[in-house]
Amino acid sequence: MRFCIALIWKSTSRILKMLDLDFYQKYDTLTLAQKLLGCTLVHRTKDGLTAGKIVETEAYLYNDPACHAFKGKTPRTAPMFEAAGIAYVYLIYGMYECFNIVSGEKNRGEAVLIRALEPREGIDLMMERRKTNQLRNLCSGPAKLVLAMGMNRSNNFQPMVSETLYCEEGELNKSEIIQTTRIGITQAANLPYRFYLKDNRFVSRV
DNA sequence: CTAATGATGAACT
DNA sequence: GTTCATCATTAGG
Repeated sequence: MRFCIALIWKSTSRILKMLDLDFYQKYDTLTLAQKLLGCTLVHRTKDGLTAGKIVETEAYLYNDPACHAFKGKTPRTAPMFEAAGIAYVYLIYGMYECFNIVSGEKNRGEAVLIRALEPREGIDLMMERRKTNQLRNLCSGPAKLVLAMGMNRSNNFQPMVSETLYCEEGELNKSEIIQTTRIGITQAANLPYRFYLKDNRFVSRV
């Protein structure tokens, strides 16, 4: 496994193992959805840095009716057809946004939805943004974590190797991964493309 | 359980 | 251009 070492500066400087583009591009989407579990998502805004361990993901594949890109490229789904490793953020139900990482072969239209994080850094800022002080309620859902992390549709197309948006290497025992069906979809509802960390309190549901 | 809330895309004229 | 069903959700009761 190859990682690039990036120097990231905050009030005190530190060295992080940032996942590079190769990480997002070398796995198929179902594998990447599992490899991302345990990694830490980091976002930096003018208000500060927030970070959380990825504990729940879903895979959306090109030949999968539940995938936004299933019927082909449209203005909304254009990011999904780029090379893997950029963000796809879209509006859902008129009021919430969801964050995906584009995956798979270029021009196929696949992505991994990030569904839940275990808060790690910037928890006060997350609480302020989410208007709650309940740790477990901060990032336990795709729209919740987007709010807590201070992300929005302006992050659409943003490479996951930016100064302000990236993932850090994680460590994970494969036996800790639970595989189930995805949440909130009607098409292809039987496909087992959801993954989460066993016994983790921060998943959106068990 | 259900309302809130609006963009998206497809199917029409 | 207009209409309309759909929607990878959440908070509140």
